[in-house]
Amino acid sequence: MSHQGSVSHESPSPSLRLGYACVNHALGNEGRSDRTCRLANATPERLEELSQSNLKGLRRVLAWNAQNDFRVFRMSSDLIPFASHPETQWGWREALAAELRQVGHDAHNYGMRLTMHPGQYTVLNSSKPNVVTSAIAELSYHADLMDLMGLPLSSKIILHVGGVYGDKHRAKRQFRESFADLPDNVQSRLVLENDERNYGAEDVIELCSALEVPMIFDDLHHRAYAGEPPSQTLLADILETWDNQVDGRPKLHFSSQRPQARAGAHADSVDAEEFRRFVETLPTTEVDVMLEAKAKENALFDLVRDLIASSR
DNA sequence: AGGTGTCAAGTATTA
DNA sequence: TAATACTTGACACCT
Repeated sequence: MSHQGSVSHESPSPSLRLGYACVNHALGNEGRSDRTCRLANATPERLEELSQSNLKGLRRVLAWNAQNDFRVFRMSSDLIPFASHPETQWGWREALAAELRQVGHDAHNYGMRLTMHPGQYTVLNSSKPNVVTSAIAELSYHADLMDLMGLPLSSKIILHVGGVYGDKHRAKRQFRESFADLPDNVQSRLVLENDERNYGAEDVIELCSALEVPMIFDDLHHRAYAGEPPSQTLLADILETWDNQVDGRPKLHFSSQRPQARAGAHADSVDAEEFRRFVETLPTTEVDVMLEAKAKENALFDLVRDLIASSR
């Protein structure tokens, strides 16, 4: 198993690729792309300054990733602070168009897949209409950002299903109805992820099949929800939701349980043996795996090192 | 410079 | 009723 070797965006490497989320430790402040401010002092000038700074930081991180041959990265949703907030509309789409195109160009040249994962406040199936309205605005921000960057449709926006509200069947129907109201550019990038409490893998497969969107499988969430590792059949069914020609290769989330912590809490690093077993359960290694570990890029370095060491 | 209360937003669980 | 956790601490004000 190796994520190394040259990777071109035209013909993806046949081997598994690893990615990490939002924060790069090696670059420190130079690589920050999630600077923000308080709503109370969010002037258009301040927001543009922060956004420009974040985009610069992101470009440095992408260059660093490419140098280290990491071709999968999750961008911070704070890239453009308050981008979807109704009180802070400052025309970021127009003001940042040139810079966004530049960053997207970098990603393209590096053959790097970029994704995003909006926060827990983005709830499409809420019973409160204003919550749904702001969720749609937030998702539009994500999709517009990716469009302005010129990213391919394999750059996905990952979302959880949301709340249950005491009636999961109803809540699922609400999700499907809200999905139908989404702009096309959101629909074509949205993917759904299983969570650890409300919507298990089976629930999400059902929704994904109905909506014809791919599913992100999160291994740690699944183990917290189901109390056992995924079966080969389950993973095969999940990978079936991906149309590789359109959506790119299937993407999965993997992390290890933080010891002595709540079930589902992310550990600092990834256990190589657990990871190896997980990969062996997959029907193919032609996938991208996002490691959700506190140690960020160092978890990737360590995992690759451990895998190489144990394969000798 | 360092300490710390507070921060856009939702939901479900636990105390 | 309030604190907590999520994917994640950082901002902003105070001394």
